[in-house]
Amino acid sequence: MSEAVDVILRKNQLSVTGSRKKILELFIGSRGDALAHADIEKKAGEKFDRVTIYRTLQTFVDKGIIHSIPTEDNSVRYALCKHNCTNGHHHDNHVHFVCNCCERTVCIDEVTVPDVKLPKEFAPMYAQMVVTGVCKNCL
Amino acid sequence: MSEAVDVILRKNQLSVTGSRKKILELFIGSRGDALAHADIEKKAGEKFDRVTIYRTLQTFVDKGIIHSIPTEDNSVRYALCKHNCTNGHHHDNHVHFVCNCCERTVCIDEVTVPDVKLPKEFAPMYAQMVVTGVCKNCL
DNA sequence: GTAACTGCAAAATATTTGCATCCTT
DNA sequence: AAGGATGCAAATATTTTGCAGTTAC
Repeated sequence: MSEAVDVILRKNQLSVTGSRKKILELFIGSRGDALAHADIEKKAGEKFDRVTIYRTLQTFVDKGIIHSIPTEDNSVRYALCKHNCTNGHHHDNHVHFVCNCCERTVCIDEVTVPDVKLPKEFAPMYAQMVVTGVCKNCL
Repeated sequence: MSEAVDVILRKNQLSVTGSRKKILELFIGSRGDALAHADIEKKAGEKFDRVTIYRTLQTFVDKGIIHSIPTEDNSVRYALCKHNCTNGHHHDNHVHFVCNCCERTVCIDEVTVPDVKLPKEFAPMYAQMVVTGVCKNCL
């Protein structure tokens, strides 16, 4: 698995470094759960500089490895892109779910964002959907 | 119109003060365009303390007068609730549009968020949709 | 060896809190 | 008059930038 991480990084023309491997592993290990900057700092075990985490996250977003999730409370969270988005073009069109109770944020890969028709003064490129509710763990 | 503002405030059990009237007027005047904290500071004409703006916005959100808009870049923007949401319960189910070019964020009242079916481990309460694209002004 | 990445310090930005004063009711 | 709202100062949190040292290729 640690090798898979190397492959992903190289596939994206990124040099393989300790922080990138570790952070990417955290995303893979979180299985669809979105991670905030603070989660990464915590789970990485106090290893990396805050700045490195910021920069790594930005690099991953630019490369299309992870995407940020729009939430109403404007907490900044990221999750893995499933369909290898390339170079800043994200095509993840799955729905996100935010649990009102435990604040967990998950990608729901099985559900795609439905199409909507907009008034013609708006030329849509892509749509995102966030469903808020309560997850099984909190019921 | 300035009277309408008074009415809205009183209807929400808020005392009618200068900053609240002015900020509410800005939202009404923006006609669906979302406003960020900085927009308000600017448009209000340097009149109010930053802190007052933060507090006023929070109060309006709590009362259901405005709602925040979830965006991918996590910019914090607010827009008027149309269907008088009450006491922290927002029912705005319209789609939001974000222009990739001018960064304008608008509520599209004509279009409602479609329903989606989620796996049963998620109990949905409400859904939000943000469409990104280019608006007429930028084409 | 070179270009890219990291860590540290510090700057810039954003948000929150406490408290004294002022305004609305 | 009383409670709530505001402004100011300051604390806290978040993100960005510059630069020197280190690492990947």
